[in-house]
Order: sequence, then structure tokens, then C-alpha cells
Amino acid sequence: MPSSKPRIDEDAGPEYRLDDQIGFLLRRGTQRHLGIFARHIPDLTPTQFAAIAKLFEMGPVSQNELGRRTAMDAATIKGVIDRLRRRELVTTRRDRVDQRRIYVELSPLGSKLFEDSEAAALVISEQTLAPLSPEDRASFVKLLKIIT
Amino acid sequence: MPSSKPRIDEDAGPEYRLDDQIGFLLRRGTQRHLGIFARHIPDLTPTQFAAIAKLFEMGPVSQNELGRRTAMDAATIKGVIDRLRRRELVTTRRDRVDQRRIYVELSPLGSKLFEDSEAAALVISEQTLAPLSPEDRASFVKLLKIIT
DNA sequence: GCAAAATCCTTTGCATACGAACAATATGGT
DNA sequence: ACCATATTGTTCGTATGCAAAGGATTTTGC
Repeated sequence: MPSSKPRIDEDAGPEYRLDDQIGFLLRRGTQRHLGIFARHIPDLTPTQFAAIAKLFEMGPVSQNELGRRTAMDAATIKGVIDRLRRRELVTTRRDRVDQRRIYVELSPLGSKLFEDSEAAALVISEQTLAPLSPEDRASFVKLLKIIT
Repeated sequence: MPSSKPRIDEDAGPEYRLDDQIGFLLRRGTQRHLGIFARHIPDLTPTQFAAIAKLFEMGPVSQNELGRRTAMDAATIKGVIDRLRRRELVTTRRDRVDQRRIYVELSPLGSKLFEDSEAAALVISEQTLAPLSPEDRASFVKLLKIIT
């Protein structure tokens, strides 16, 4: 009589399965999205594109403020801006009034790059959600916004 | 007559808003989860915990295989295992048959650490989903599994 | 006005992540 | 047996990400 493993846990221990955990699933989802992004916009990372998109939306803004709007801390946004500036996609200048601030502005080249990539960026979002039905897509995005 | 900005886009251009894009939301969700994780299990990163949890589930397994099961590429899992081995949470040994393979095994210390953190890990998942109603949690996890 | 607190940016250190290139080893087809 | 191919693990380079500490500047509280 093979009753080696009881179905009910003897210690009433919690059953942790990695593949069911929200953190693991978020990481995998991000990975899949990253792959789709890289195929459609190979010359920018999602973070770099986020910074450019936000600059396009907002116009010139201080570096840390841009970081806040794109969910990057001060150390991270600095690196991103440094790399974008090196490619001449953005320009920076010190604020005359508040000498601490560095204003970041999209260059014409950066503006053009955004406009040329905008359609691709929307395709990326669509493809990422493609496995879901249209109703599920909306509800998924809604729920994801809530837990953010 | 102030009709400067038409509600309907003249160029029928797509309107990209960063805050609505799935990639940006995934990144923000991951960030929030990471913060919750660090508060509950400060001495392990989510990735390190994932490796340990999978080893606990599966028993000894080769390094690359473990990487596949935890969604890490070969370069990433190597660094994770190196750091876990340095803390003596795992042990490694070469496979006698296949000389390429390195078997990774949870040490007693690593096993104990997992068992001691398992409850906290479940709390982390709960707290991450806390803003959602119980029904929404289940549906969110289900949808997230699909787009993975 | 002035000291304390807050804000802005920088730097360092650590830990993911991934692509690409590589050496060593196994496996497959013929 | 042999050779093309695949797999395993390593290394390097680049890019997030965050914590913590620090310097410079501005704002606030009194």
C-alpha cells in the first residue's frame, strides 16, 4: 500500500512554489518584454526610451525630476542621461537660478529619434500583451497600475 | 476663438504616454516588489532566494539547468551561485560522468535559511498583491502567467 | 538673518541582466 | 572512428538598479 506521502502536509507548512510567486512572474514578464523591445528598438534600452519619451512629453526638466517621472533614482538617471548626452540625444545646462539643478533637454536628434520610434514603441506594448484577449489586456493593465 | 489644440490629432499620430505602457508598469511593479522583499528578507536578493527555493524544490541540479528553472541566463546564474557559495549556502561539485557539468546542492545552512524564510516569502507575495481584492489577485496572477 | 533641514547631484559598491565570444566536453549522423 | 554540432560553463563589456555617503546649494523655521 503506497501511502508514502500524505496529501495533507503534516506540519501544516506553507507550500512555496517559485513559479506561482508574483515576484518571479513579474521578473519573467519583464524579461519577455525586454526581448520584444530589443527586437523593435535595438538602439535604445527601455529606460533610455522612457527618459526620451518623458522629455518629449514634458519639455526641459531637471535631472532628478526626470528620474522621478520615469521611476529611476538619482544614481540611475544620472547614468542614463550621461549615455544619452554622449550620443547627443539630449543636452544639459545648469539652472541659472538654482545652481544645484541640471536641466535636461531633448536635442533635435533626440526628438527625431523619438518620433521615429513612437510607432514601434506602441507595437512593443501590443506584442507584449498579445497573448491576452482585448478585454484581458485592459483589465491586466488596470490591475498592474493598482499594484504599482 | 481659442481653438489652438484640436482634440483630434491632425496627423492621426499615435499618442504614446509612458505611464500607460506595459513595460513601464512592469518595471514599476517590480520595483515595488523589490522594496517589499528587501524589508522582509534583507539578507537575500529575490534572485538568490529564487535559486535557493528551486534547489529546495528540485534537489541537486546542474548550474545551467538551475538557471533555466529560475529564468536566469548562464552568465547571471554563475554570479548568483558564486555569491551563494561564498556564503556557504550551496556547495558545488563536478559531474563524474559529464565533465562539463557543475552540480549545485543546497547546504544544510542553505536549507535552514530557506525553511526559516519561507513564511516571509509568502508574506511578501501577499503584500505585493495587497492593493487588489482577492478575486483580482487571482485573475492578475493568471494573466501574468499568460504573458510570461 | 541664521542655523537646521531639505534638495540636487555625484560617487562608490554591490547585484542583477544580457549579448557575444570562447574553451572544453558530449553527442549525433554517417 | 570521425567530424559537425550542441551543450556547459567562463569571461568581458555594457546597462540598469539601489543603498549609502558626501559636497554644494537652497529653503524653512524661528
